Amino acid sequence: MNIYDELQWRGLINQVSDEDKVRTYLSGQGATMYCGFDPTAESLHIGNLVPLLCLARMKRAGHNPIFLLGGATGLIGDPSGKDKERELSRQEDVDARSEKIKAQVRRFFERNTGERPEITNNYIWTKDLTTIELLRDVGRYFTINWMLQKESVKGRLDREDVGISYTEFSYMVLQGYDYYHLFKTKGCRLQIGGGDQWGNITAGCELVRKKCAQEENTQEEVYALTFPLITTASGKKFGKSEKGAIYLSPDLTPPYAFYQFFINTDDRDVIRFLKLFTFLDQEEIAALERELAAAPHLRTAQKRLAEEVTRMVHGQPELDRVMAATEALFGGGTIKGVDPATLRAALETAPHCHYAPGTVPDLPQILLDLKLATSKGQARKDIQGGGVYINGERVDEDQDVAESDFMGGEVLIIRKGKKNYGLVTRG
RNA sequence: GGUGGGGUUCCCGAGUGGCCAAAGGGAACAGACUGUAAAUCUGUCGUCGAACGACUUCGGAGGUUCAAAUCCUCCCCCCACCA
Repeated sequence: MNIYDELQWRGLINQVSDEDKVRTYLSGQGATMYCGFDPTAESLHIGNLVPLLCLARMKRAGHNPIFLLGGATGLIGDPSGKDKERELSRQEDVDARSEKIKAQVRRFFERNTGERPEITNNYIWTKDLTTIELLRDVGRYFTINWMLQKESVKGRLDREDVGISYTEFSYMVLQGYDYYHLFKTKGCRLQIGGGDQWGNITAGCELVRKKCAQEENTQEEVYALTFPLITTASGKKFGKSEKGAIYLSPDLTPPYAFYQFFINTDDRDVIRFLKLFTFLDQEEIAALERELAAAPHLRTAQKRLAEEVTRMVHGQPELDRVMAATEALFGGGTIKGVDPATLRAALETAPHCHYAPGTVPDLPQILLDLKLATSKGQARKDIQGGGVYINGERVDEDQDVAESDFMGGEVLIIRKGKKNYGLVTRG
């Protein structure tokens, strides 16, 4: 199956500049394509999983994917999909984030393709570009009229309360130049990206075409392909949970929380997500779909989705730990029956606090220390509402932590709501 | 630079001197029902406090007043049109 057709089946194709030509481009092997990632945070998040995974799919299909870190564009700020001007990041922050993301991308790619990824950074070729060069050699191929038509710009112009700075307005020029650069140096003819990147990507396509035609008198064509915006059935933006964005870095989102995020996928979304976020083939996904229809309460599809994605991002050993934790906490039976060491291991990534003997505070304070509540008042209300459990048993109002609640004299499990756990140790 | 319109609690957004910790919606959290799902219903949703209550908040700094998110002064920021 042509990788293009596979992408189509998975629902990964939103817009393509030229379907037939892209299919042809991808039909053999050794085609080159790239996707950019701006270092706006210390870590990529699950919204980046689609392009990340797509580049891995390309590698598996025998192509040459390139990861482009936006060391330069990250300093400018992409207006796409943003309804407000954003704060400019400091250079050293962007550099530091770029390094972290680079390491993250490498681990992900090696784990899922067995090969080293090709990673570059647009700062390399952008930093020495002079103003005059930028304006004369790049800027002149963009007309303002055309730029104003772009969704990312129009959205800002139409609004009454915000504008767009020249800085962000120029973003597409830089991104366009990246494409030109990668085309000239790597022969890259396909750029992929999120649905909001269509304008930026096509800006690059235009630039390549015009620049080659005018300066070298050659006719060159490069392509654009975007993924759909991932939506959820409930209409929420995908990738945000109660706790905020779900990051790929275990430091920002514990693997347990990561796994749980996928476990909680809505029935209506799970099959679509299996296609988008895993390497499972048509047959396997069809089987899971049948199981979902026959026995939705078993949530086989959700479990498989969570397993696959967690393994891809965090690796098998981490997945084993996380599944053990899930089994201990949700697998029926009482928590008291599980031995303290297992619990401790299971809740390794859950919030945790430790008190010296005799210094154990009252329950609301513990909830606050565990960050399971935002204030003592809120903690108290949660307790009153019957939402807090010690070792699996609901806490009554005014009840406090007793000596005997510490299993083995040292471990105590607190739960708020159905699935928020915290671990308290003593000694 | 000129003219006009704005900046309210996580977000949107009401509020033009006391009845305002501030309507309404969204998000979020908890409970019920369930399948660690969805939908629905209920409660909570500035901080502290068991509670009467106390304290802090409406771009910033001053001021008027018994009393200010609301009035005045200066400053900062955003938007539109004009130059």
